[in-house]
Amino acid sequence: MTEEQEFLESYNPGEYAPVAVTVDVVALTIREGRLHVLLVERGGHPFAGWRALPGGFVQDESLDAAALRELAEETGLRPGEGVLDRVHVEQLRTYGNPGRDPRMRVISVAYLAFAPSLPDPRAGSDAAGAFWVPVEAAGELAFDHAAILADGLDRARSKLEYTPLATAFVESEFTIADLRAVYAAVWGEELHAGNFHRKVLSVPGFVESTGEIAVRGGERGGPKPKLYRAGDARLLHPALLRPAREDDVR
Amino acid sequence: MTEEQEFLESYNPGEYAPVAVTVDVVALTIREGRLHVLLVERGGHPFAGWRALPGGFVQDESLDAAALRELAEETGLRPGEGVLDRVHVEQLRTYGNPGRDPRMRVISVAYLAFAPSLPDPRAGSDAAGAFWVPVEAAGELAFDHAAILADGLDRARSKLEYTPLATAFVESEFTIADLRAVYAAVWGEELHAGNFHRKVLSVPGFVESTGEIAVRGGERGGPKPKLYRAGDARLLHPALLRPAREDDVR
DNA sequence: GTAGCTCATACTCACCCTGAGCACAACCTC
DNA sequence: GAGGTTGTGCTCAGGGTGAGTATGAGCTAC
Repeated sequence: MTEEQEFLESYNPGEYAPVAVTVDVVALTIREGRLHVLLVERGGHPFAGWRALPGGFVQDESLDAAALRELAEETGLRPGEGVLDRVHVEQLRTYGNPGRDPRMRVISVAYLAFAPSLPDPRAGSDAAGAFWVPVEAAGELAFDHAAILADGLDRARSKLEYTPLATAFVESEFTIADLRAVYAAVWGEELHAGNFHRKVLSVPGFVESTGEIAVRGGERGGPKPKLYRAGDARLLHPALLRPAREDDVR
Repeated sequence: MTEEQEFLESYNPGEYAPVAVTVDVVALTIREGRLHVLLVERGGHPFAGWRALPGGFVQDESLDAAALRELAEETGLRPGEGVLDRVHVEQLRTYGNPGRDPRMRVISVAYLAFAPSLPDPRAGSDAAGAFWVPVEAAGELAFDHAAILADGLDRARSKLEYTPLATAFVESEFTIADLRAVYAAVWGEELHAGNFHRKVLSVPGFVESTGEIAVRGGERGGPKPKLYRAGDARLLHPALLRPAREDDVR
């Protein structure tokens, strides 16, 4: 008897049922001012033809590495090309209700990824079936993926409040207005430009000036804005709290 | 070929390696004004004789149910006795680095539990090996359990800020001072009694008055305080922010 | 019983942050 | 060039916070 069998049977004699572990990724980006999520169309059963979050089996790698690998595969981006380095990836939550996959017990470790506007997945690649969809238009998803997406959106909305996460959605040099557009897209509400400006500059380590100025103003007018890059803070103190909503509380 | 084998091999042909899924529980309580964590002493290899977080295999049940079951087994408490109903349990994070268990690939879904002061695990039961330890005295733990505990403490500290979680650490009727003692124990710092009092009563839904008064004052004097029970808020607005610490930011 | 310390609760005051509105000049499109 | 748009800065009122003080009820020790 191998040490492994001994291990399993000593804990749970005779009852051991096989389990599969997967990662599913809620990849978010902002395109044309709207929050988008990366979805794939399922080929095989069950839920053939349904949309689903990209994901797959965990191989001999860390969970974080599995999430990054899946993201790279589905977007057609290659690690080391620079684009993926700017993607923020974090673990979201693990979903493992019996029956969430009709075939067998599947434990799915969900990840959340935030990226600056990424290109459309290349049609020729193995990422052919993936596409960006505005989050409001995600519709019904396979398995419990709609719940996972909802949890991911909640997490994203609240992490904007107390972390500099918004900088992960913009290019490496950005304007305060770019940052404000991220908050507006994720929170779904406009922010007061003057107050936002004051707040962002007053939080230590949120952004730092590059000293440069954009080559042109906004598409519909306005002065050439100053450029910033992400600062070194990992938490925002004091936080940038979103206005209280009634249904947040109870 | 079963549907299950087909499923596995279609995704990951020939590479499928067995995986075990466990839950580990960071159970916290407050005893004598200090934050304690529930630990067990391991019998078998590896890490025989080391302390570890209580945990075990996930059976045919939800992950949440597995965590509650493990907690009940290790504390010797029986579900339905009322005590366990007041325990707050939430998922913390999933740990799955290859090599974290030398025997095989083990994915551990960690849970965080908060309870009012619980009795010592009964010596005669199957919970014989479990005991409460002040968190500062946890010392080295088996596997990556020290990191899990640290993550759990971080989560607990920050959840006190924006949720009424502190009420899960006290009896169903409590005084403002009881609540303040929870914050002091978890955050490791004293709070200004007057300001805390004002703040707790001003946050809608945090606590509600029972109209009663405690039968006696504090152990060392002072008036008989009013009694409160938990309100119906699930989030604190505005939050009860802990004083900024330098090392929080970066 | 009483002295002396402890505590729950309340009040005050200065300060900071926020939301809201206004100002202005630079900038775009037409 | 006209007219609308926008980045940036300012002001002002209101609310929340940290720190201090006050008061009287309540405990333990003697």
